[in-house]
Amino acid sequence: MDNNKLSNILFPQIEKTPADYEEIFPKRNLPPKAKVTRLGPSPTGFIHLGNLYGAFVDERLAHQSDGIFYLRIEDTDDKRYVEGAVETIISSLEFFGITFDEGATMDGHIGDYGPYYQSQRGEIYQSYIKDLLQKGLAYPCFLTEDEIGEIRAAQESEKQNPGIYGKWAVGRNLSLEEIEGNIKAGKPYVIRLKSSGSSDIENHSSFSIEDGIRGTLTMPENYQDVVILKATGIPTYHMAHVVDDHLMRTTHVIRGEEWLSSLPIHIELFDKLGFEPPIYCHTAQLMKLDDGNKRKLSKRKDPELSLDYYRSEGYLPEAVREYLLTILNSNYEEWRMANPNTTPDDFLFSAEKMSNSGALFDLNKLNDVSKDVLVKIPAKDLYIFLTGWAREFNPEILPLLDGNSDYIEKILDLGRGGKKPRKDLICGKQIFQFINYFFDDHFVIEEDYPENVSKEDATAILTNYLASYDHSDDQSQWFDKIRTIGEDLGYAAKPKDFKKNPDDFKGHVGHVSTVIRIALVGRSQSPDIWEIQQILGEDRTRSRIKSQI
RNA sequence: GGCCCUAUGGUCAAGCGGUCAAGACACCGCCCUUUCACGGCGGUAACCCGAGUUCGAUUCUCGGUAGGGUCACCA
Repeated sequence: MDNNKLSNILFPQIEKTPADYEEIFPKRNLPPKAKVTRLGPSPTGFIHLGNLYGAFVDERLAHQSDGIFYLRIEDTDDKRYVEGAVETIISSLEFFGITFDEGATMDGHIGDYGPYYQSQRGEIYQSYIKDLLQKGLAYPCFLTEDEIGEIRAAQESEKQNPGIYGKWAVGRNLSLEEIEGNIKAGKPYVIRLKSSGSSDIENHSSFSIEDGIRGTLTMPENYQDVVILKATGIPTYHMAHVVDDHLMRTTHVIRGEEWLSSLPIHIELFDKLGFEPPIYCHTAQLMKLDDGNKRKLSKRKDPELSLDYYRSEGYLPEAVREYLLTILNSNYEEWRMANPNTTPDDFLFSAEKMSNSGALFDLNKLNDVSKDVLVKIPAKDLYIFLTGWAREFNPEILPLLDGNSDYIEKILDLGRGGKKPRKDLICGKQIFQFINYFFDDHFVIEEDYPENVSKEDATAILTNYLASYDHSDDQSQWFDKIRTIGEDLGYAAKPKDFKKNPDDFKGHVGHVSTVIRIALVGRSQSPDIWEIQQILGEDRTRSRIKSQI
């Protein structure tokens, strides 16, 4: 077989050689330890928590080492490209503080290693494939879908592994004349890698590779003649990945563990092409508990997988980032406790510290982390965030916020002043529910009075409270009155007294306050009542008590 | 089914041959307190199973088991 002739028949138009591309895309001029990472989403328009999770790793690894983080759009699929998908990807990630140094942008791309859309790199791939053909490391294959189906059926009945390899790889034996004939006849074909791995399943060899997260991995070598160029002339992911990450000089490839099983293919491709493989970091899949079983987060069933979920719930991007960091690196929380006031960027992130078993997504933990994050954010900034969030996701409450900054900021700051600030606030949706009693239209009584307070007592408490109410009382004068009201009705003035002699009292001052609290805010838990009344104003305070009587 | 990855409390997760097996979230209790919180202190709760190596295994090896992934002209 004259490989040269074959390659020219198949790719007459390709003139540039791999050597040319080596010159066009020289090694990057970066500090010795700089890492070059990339995010390679396919433009389906759906970007999820897993993407963000991976993107964080990419971003941290690159920027921590003065390296480069770039965006490459992997659109080799003939599936429909969703309009606006690239914009969605970029803006979603930007919202969470992830920015690219290079690659695809809203309106094209920037950087010297492009183009960054795989669909625009056809000639480059074909040049490498032509080279492989010349070296006898690849071949055209004219097998039809049906023929492949037959092969598979035969393999199944023989209990052989499926695929095109060994004696099944009939395309390997075609003569130049047969190939030319097929092409003249207009038969579609793909290009397959001529794998040198042993197809003898009993004793084919393995190789070891160091994974950046998992350590030493032992895998069987590839023996499949995988497709590297589809009939459409577009390369498969495998080929595109290897050529691009080499040419774009990627040093670290961060991807999900679902890629682990195609690693042998990639390693063989790197080898055949004469490239140095990058360091692979295979991340664990994000999981969810479902009916007692762990399972992969799914697009359909789990709204929390979508990045939009966090945006529409009104989580602050900082909070999500903080949460992701805690599940990404086990030592982050510890570091955070020691460094509460610095930026998370100061944390030294390491791939080795990543867990290699699937982390379960924990909304509880997110909320807890979020509380800690929000407590540090000034009311002014929270207000700005909240209005922005409402404008986009909850326009019906926007009128309550807009132009009302003084009022809202006072509310948000309730109990946050002292040394031990309250941690009430989690996300936009929750914040609004938490403070909605400040708006008459949203104020409802949600809870009943404590069990040990009779209906008559409740009415008496509120009646006396209203009668003695003086809006200008300071906090201690105000509370003394509540104590007196309670004592008159048989409630202990101090919870301790009640605990010591529970039989001597109907309850304690806490129960009395709860009645007032429910009348004022509709529930048993809220910030300090006195402060709430000061914000609510005298008229509303009185009328709410009155209407409860 | 073949191959690969994984396996410590309800969840996340330290550990890397000898520990009373960290810590965080959740839960429970107590304390603080002028109510609700915050905070502080404490508690319940774990090494998947079986062999082997070893004086000694959560840790190493091998088998099971379970969960996950993957077996495309999708990425």
